[in-house]
Formats: sequence, C-alpha cells, structure tokens
Amino acid sequence: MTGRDGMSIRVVVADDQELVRAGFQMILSAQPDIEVVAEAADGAQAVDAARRLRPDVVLMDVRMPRMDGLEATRRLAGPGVTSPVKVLMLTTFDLDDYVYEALRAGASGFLLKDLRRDDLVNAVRVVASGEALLAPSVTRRLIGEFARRPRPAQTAPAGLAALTAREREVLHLMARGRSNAEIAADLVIGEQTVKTHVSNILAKLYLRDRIHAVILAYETGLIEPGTR
Amino acid sequence: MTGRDGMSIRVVVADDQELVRAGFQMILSAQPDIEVVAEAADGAQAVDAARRLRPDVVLMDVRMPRMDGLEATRRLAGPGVTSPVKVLMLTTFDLDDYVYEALRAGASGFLLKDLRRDDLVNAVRVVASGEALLAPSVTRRLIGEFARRPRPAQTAPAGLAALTAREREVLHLMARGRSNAEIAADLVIGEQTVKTHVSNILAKLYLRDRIHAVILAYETGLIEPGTR
DNA sequence: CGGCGCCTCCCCCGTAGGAGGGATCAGCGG
DNA sequence: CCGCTGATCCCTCCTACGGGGGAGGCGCCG
Repeated sequence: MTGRDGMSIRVVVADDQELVRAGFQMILSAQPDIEVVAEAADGAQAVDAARRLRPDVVLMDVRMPRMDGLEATRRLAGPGVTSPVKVLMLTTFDLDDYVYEALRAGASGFLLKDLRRDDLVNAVRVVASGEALLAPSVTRRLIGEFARRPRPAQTAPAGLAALTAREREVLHLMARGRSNAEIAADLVIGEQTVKTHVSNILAKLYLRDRIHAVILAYETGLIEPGTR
Repeated sequence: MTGRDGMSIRVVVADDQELVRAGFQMILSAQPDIEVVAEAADGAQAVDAARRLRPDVVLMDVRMPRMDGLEATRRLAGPGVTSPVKVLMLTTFDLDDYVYEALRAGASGFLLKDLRRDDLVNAVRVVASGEALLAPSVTRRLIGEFARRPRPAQTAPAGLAALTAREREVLHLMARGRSNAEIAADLVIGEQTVKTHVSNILAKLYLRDRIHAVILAYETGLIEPGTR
C-alpha cells in the first residue's frame, strides 16, 4: 500500500531513551530504502506523530512514560481503528504479558532489543510489506499457546452431522440460553415442536439435558466465547 | 540439550522429491556446524529415521506419499510424545489448514520453500536451539488468529468477585454439567445446601437459571473449551 | 405411488430445578 | 460481646424440562 515502488519506507521511532532512539535512527537511516521521519519519547507523542505523518512502520518501545507502547499501539492499530498504522514492538524483556497484550493491541511484530542490526532492518521491511514477524522465543510461546487449545470448528461436526438443519438451529438457540418458549417465539413455531426438537437433539447426541447440550456447543466450537 | 557445545546440529531431511532433498542437503552440509544424518522420502521413513537417529531437527515436507508430514510430525512431536524431536515444516503453498495443523502437530517452525538459503540455515539453527520461527505471512495470520479471540481469564472476575469461594466451587461444577445432587455428592454436602448456593450464585450474577451460569462460565473464561 | 425423513403439533406425567421462606452454627472483626 | 458473613440444612410451591407416546402434512426418491 505504501512504502514500496521505489519509495522509501517511512519510519517513526518511539522510545523514551534518547540513546536508543539515536541508535535505531542511525541503523535505519543508513539503509537506502528506509527513512526515519520522526522520533517520539513517549506513547502520546508516538500516536501524535504517527497520525500526522502516516508512516509505514512505527518502532514502538513497550515501556514509556505518560502512555506506554501498548496503549499507543492500541490507538494506532487496535481493533476498531479505521486506518491502522503498522507497529513493530520492541522490548528489553520478553515478558509474556507484554507479548500477548501487544499482539492483541494490533502489533505486527514483537522483537527483543538484543537483536542484530540486520535483523532490525529486515524486520522493518517485513512489517512494512504487510507481513509480520516475532522474536524466536516469542514465536515459540505463541505456537505453544496456539497449539494448547484444541481446534475449534473442525471437530464440531462430530456427532452434529446427525442433526437436521432445524435441529442445529434449535441447538444454537439452546446454547445461547434461550428457553423452549423463547426458541418457539424466535422460530415462530409451537413450543411443543421445540420440545420435540430438543428431545431429538438430546437423543442423537446422547446428552442428559440441555445443559450438556450447551456445554457441547462450546466444547466443539459450535459456539465460540465472545460471539455473543 | 543437543546439537550445541561445539557439536554439530544433526538434521534429517524428509521430502518426496529427490531433487529437493539434494538441494537442502547441499545447502546444509555446506555449513560447518550442520550435518545431514539421513534423508527420507515419505513420512514413515522420516519417523523411522528420526526415532533411530534422534536428530536435532527434522526438515519435513508437508505433502508426501504414504504418510504426510503432518502425521509424521504428530508422531515425532505431537502431544503425548515422550521425547519429541523438533520438526521444521516446509511447504510450497502456505495454506491455512496446513499451518494450523502443523503447529498443532507440534512443529517448531513453518516455512515456505521459496526462502533464501541463509534463512533456511538460520531457521535450522533457531529450531535446534529450542526456539521457533515462522514465515512472515504465517506469522501474520497466526497473530491475527490469536488476536481475534478475546483475552480469556482476565475479564473473568467481572461479577465473579462477588461470589464466595464455595460458590465459585459450585459454579465450576455447575459449568461442568453436574446436577445439584451430583454437586452435593462431589462436595460431600446436602443437596439442599447446593440449591442454596446455586440460588445465591444466580442472584449475585443476575442470572435466570443454571444454564445461563454455564454460558457465563464459558464466556468469561472461567471455563475454557478443551479443559474438560 | 408408497415409503421415508423432516417438520409440525398435541397429551400425559414425573422430576429436577429454582423462588421464597426460615433455621443453626462457626469464625471474624469491631 | 455483638453483629455480620458464610456454610450448612430444612420446608413448600411452581414451572420448565424431558420421556413416551401419537399424529398429520409435505417433499423426495426409488
């Protein structure tokens, strides 16, 4: 979208330590295709500069006075932001909390400051191109976190396949906590009919009661938390 | 654990195309600290070789005859494997399904075959060291996937804080689908007592019935799918 | 065309679950 | 010492649920 086609990659460097900013600035400016267009000493300045200058990448430190990098990232790339700016997060310590928060905040990358200069330059290029990258240790933990939770949707059609379309519909509403009467109202059918469907569902899935149906809906990924 | 301290990194290359194996073999063997100890033409051979030779890393192609790389990875690094072997997955096309399956199968990395030789060598070293890495496009999607789902635990203590320890205990069992009588048996108290607790829980959380309590448990992250 | 699957509706009936009372007792902090 | 909270137990009443039937209409397919 930006920063390619011969044009240089425009970068904003945000870090509260002047020395660190100077270092990044020097490394990046030495590249023919990278241009540091602004520096920021705290999150507020970073947000301000990024909104004004619309850089291709913001190099963002996690810990900063006034507004930290997490909050700044949220404002620049978080969910709900209309035209997000890409953020590459940097930190000295790779604490889990920071990483997860950063990624949820919308960061396109998370690196430790002990990286080699080639890697930093490469990272900026990768992020500018719309891709993402993480420090190896972070990658490992993210993979672990990801693999830890069982596949959601895929396994759903376990016994669910045995249900008719209407039954699945009823199951969905059941899983949302609707009573038989409410389901009947929702589907514009009689409550007796709903009861029949419910009974058939429970029988087909070998469930004791609707509560177990709700549990099954969540466990199989039929319903995902936060989808309410 | 292995492959360091001056000893070379021992690698098994698994790919059904002879030319690809030869290419990887050549690139890796050119490194002073890397040694290709075996080649495999399918998943079964890869598993066999890896179990026999205990290499530091297995370079594994996704698509292979007889047994594909995913299944082979599961057997070498999947959940439940006692002494896992590190697997670096390689593919020509970065299909979502492959990636997610590979990571769940226990792979320590996932790269596209269009990578530069330096990156391949670097990847082998990273994986051998116990860390992980992904192709940038894969990283982007993984982050997206991760950020998509709202933070689980954190938000839990929303109204839950109002509950007493005992009530939380009852709520947990309720969320597991236990009936009042079963909960009573579990906690070695009278069923009447359980009913009282349940009533208090519902009142405190402004819930209509135990079904909504189950839903709330999942939605707040009190219970996580797959934790059964 | 006759079945079969699906959706629809109905009745009866037993029970688990929840509302709304009230009660005792141990522990804790003022 | 008193008051409060939490945990325990008991009662009654009512309803939503769920099991076990039966039954009619519709569309599809052999």
